[in-house]
Amino acid sequence: MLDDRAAAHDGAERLPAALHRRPTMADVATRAGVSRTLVSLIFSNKPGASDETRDRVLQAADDLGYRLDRAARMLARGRSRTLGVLIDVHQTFQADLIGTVYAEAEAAGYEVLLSASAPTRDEHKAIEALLSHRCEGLILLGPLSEVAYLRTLADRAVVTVVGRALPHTAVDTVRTADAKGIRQSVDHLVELGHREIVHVDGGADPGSPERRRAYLAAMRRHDLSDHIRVIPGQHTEDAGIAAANTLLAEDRLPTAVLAGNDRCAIGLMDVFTRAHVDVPGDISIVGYDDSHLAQLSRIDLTTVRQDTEGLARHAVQFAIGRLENDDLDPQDFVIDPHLVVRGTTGPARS
Amino acid sequence: MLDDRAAAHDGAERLPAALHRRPTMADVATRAGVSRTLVSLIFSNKPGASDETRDRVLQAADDLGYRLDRAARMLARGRSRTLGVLIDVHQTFQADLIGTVYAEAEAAGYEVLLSASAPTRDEHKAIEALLSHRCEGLILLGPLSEVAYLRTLADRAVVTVVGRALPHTAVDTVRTADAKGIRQSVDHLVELGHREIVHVDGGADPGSPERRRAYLAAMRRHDLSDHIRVIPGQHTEDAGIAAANTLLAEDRLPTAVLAGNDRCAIGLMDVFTRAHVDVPGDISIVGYDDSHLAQLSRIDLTTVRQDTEGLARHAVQFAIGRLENDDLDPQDFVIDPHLVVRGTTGPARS
DNA sequence: TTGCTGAACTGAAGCGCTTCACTAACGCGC
DNA sequence: GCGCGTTAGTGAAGCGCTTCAGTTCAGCAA
Repeated sequence: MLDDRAAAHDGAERLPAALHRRPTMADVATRAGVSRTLVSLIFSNKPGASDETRDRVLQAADDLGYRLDRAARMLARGRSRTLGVLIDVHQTFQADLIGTVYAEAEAAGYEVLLSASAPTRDEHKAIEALLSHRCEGLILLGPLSEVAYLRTLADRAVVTVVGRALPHTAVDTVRTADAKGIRQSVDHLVELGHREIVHVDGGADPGSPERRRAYLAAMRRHDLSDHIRVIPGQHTEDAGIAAANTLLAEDRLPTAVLAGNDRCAIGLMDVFTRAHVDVPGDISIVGYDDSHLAQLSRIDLTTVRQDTEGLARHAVQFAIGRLENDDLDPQDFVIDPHLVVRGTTGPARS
Repeated sequence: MLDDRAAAHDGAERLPAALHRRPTMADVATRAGVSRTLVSLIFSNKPGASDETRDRVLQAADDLGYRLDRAARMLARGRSRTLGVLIDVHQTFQADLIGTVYAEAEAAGYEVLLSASAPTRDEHKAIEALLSHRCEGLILLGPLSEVAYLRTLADRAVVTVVGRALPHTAVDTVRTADAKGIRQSVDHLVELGHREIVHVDGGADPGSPERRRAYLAAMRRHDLSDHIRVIPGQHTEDAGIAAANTLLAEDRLPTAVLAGNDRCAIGLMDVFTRAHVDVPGDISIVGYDDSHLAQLSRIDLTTVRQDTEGLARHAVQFAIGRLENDDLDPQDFVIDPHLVVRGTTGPARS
């Protein structure tokens, strides 16, 4: 009978790949000469099988190319132990988080499902897909949806939002103390003698309102209310370019610009460099995120580093924590950022 | 005697979100006064229910906040109608593809599952996860795995690889005619009078070997064998920076550089610009990918545009095609790229 | 001997869905 | 009246797994 199986395997499994009945636990059990139950135990790493049997079963599974069927497991368990992650694949900052999310979830025995929002696929749809896959926890990276909608999600899953504050909701939030990051930046610039510090903001992008408020507060704290100036922008290179062009068209440049994020800062720098405005000689620039580009030796951007690993780790831990312990209260966890001084800031020109 | 917590609870779905039994088809059926079977039919958009009943059932589902359980459906159907996509979230080029993948798959009635590879999570693992979720089709974006492994995958699912040629395997491949793109670039530079054209290659990154070969061939075709020079690199900004520094350290610059991709080109440009080497006055630069950054008005990079939409669309269509029609032969589909001439190329300096 | 324990293992129910085989009711041609 | 086709609907089996509630048996104390 081994022969039968082997022959069927060999002959039939060539081309029409997908439609072949894949081996099930029952097949493994038969081959190993044990019950399905025992195979199940073994694949769940539970006690109750002798080492010898365990090896035999694993060997049989391997021979057959057996793979556990998550759908069936999920159904049978009633629990999916799955975290769904909403991500905007074009935001490199979010991409930085997901490596840690995977690692952390796996360590806790949870699966991770990714769902991307994109121009052709709105956030709503991406989130519904996760729910449909029975994700018990939702980790939403920089979600743009209305608060009301996010609130309703909390009825269907444990929700953790990264990078956005959501007061008065049943969701956990994990974010950077943007206010502190901005304050550090302003302090740094002021120490270097800057007074005319312009902020190019990020419009409605995640984190932007907080950063804008922090800029206003920090300027006031330094008695620089008269020099406050916010240029409306976005978290994109284009916004930085537009802002730089606006500034260049004027009589006199400010001595420093606080960009909404690194991408915006890079747009600014590009325009200035090409216009032979020296950075930081003529103008200092500070970014936000410490993205990969900022670290490049020739860009060498002074920027605010968010603790991506910490954000991701805590997001996962909060989600799992609330799944395993129902009566935890939702938290708003704030991680301090850290100003990374590089080459784009220097003494104010006199 | 009700405290706050109990009060919150009695709104039924407040705090202990995840553990609530979610409504099933049976609940919907009961509420609508029909059989489970009929509800199932309705949710699959199959005929057999009167419009009136259909409305009533949908209303009941809505009232209960019912959501279909994909795991159960998958199990029952035996087919998942799901495509698994392997993506490296840090490659923006891949991110560009996934919007189209979602749209195209959805139009054909397929689900999409994303699995990311990351420094902490190797490709292998990412692919196994997809298989475990019973993906029938695997769309691998720029996979780095060994051919032998990819070959074995073809036994377990319909495999489509994007951006890499895999001759003699049962997998579909969809890729850009890199040779053509490079040839166009070289032709363009030669027309502008360039002869000393250096290529900074992409090492083992996807597409790189083809591009390197194409560069060699194109140079020979123009009788420029003597000027052939390949600087080993990668598809990163750092590689461009390193290459630029190498060149600057020499007596005499070439008149043009063909970068392995846009990121590399941007690294090159950054160094040159800061060294007051004028682009394109002193040196012309060509990239590859037409990434977002290339299009920025101030970067304005001459580059080769890959048809991301076409790549993604065909990848999905091949996968689905082979799923629905078992005896289709695997294809190697090659899409022509398109040189986008922008501001970083000009006449060779004399 | 009996009774008990723990380790190793099994049988069967059931997770939420789809689908096959079937029924009831109705209209229609003759 | 009959047969027949259609539409609207139902019941039950079963997808691959987990898990509850056992069963079997070796070892051991009394």
